Amino acid sequence: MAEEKLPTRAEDFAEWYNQIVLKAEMADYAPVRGCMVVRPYGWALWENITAELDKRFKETGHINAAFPILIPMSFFEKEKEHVEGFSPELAVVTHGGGEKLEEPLVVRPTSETIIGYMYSKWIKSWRDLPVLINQWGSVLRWELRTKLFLRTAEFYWQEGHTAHASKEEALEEMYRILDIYADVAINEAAIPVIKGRKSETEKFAGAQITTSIEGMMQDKRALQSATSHYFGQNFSKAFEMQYLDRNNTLQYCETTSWGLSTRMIGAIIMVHGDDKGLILPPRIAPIQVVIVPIYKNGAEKTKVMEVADKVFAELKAAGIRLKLDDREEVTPGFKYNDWEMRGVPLRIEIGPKDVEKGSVALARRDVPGRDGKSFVPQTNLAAAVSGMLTEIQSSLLKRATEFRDANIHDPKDYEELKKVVADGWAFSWWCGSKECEAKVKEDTKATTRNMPLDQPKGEGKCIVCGEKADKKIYFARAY
RNA sequence: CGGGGUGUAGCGCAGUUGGUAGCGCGCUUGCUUUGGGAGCAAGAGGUCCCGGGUUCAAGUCCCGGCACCCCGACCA
Repeated sequence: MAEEKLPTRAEDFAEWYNQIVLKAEMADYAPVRGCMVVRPYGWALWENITAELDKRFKETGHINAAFPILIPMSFFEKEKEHVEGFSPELAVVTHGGGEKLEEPLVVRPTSETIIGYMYSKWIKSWRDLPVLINQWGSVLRWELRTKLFLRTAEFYWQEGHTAHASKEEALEEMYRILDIYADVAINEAAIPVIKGRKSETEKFAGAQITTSIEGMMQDKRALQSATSHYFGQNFSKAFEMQYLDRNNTLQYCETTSWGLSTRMIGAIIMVHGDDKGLILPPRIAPIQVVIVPIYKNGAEKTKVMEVADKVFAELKAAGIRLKLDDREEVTPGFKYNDWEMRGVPLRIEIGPKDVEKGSVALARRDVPGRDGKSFVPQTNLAAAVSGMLTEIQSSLLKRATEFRDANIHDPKDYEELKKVVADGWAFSWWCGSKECEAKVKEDTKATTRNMPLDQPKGEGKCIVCGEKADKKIYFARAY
């Protein structure tokens, strides 16, 4: 049950976030530091996200499989950058069945290595390609500083791993998946993300190209919400993923990998939530509508519940995910606050006056107070409710998009860049050098987020060093 | 790993000069309530982080350990 008030976002954004996660019963802290329990309500949201992704993966020819959680330590040493990137955060199993193991086993932090090993056994001919496999599961990274959903030691995700005959095909795959991520983020989660390419310093350990979708949270920090990588032949050479082409010549595969995690839930909370709690986008909300009956005595209760049951049946038949909150032990006012904390997009209130007038009261979660309330007839309610859910979905996306656009700046010089990234993003020309990137990070704590795929035409001067630059990139403080 | 802080009921906390443990919320039961977080009454609930020491007596004082939180360095 939700408790009393949250701190406001303005007072303490980090604490606001923590309390929403706990009070909305999305997740809880596990006894092991850095690990979380995803509670049923949080998991229901995750299931709705995964359903949308899985559908799109399958539509584009992918298939699911499962690879083991334990990986021989030696696999990690086969790809130099990969081991350098991941070794500080590996959890290692050294004992099994009471005996010390010959070779330590790594709890997977990501599965490129074990999947590479398996692919090398399965791929022999150009006819075996492409291999388009996705896995749903969890991984473990020994994080020093954790936060529910945003960075936990263990987290849930999907990781797709594909092998192709040509570079073109692999790159196409990387972008196809990035499009799917952006589609789900924008059209399902109502988060206006930016698709782009990561800098050399920010890319995945072992990748040749990393692309990401980046979203702006309400504290104006950036959140990398999913990544899609092109590996070239880095992993195929390390794991000998080779095939004979049409000319009977041995070739290395071109591979990709891509992932979206439970971090997306953190993004949804931080993009849409308000000072009363969560606001969930209707398309993925576990509960889209809650019905709160109101009555004073037995006689009123009978009449009100009759209407409430009828409304429930009608909306259910229309395919709306809903709940009738018939708890006797709490007042309607408590229920309003409770469901607002949980982010249910639309509330229907039914009381004696509604029974009399043949109406119900609708309260939009995204428009607090009186402005969000309207009274509609009980007839054709399913159509009215569906229409309003659609409207809430688009209004959330619109609001988030306007907020993002209002907080992306185009500073005219380095001094101004330093100012804007303190409370927003900068979108600036960048020469591509690590030194300029590092300088910004040192001066401002802002890192490069990505170079959007839709680049403005022409060229400019690097915001840091003034040298010629042909790409614009986002600078922002990030999670 | 460095700097700071905190460990007392499910949660948040109080506990004076050392004297045998308390408040709020939550929970249970009953009655009255219910259009924006209801009221009254009666209950249940404790390894005071762990170990040692001082003392007639330790939540309180001393020593050692552990855990967690915040700030830094590192990160999806």
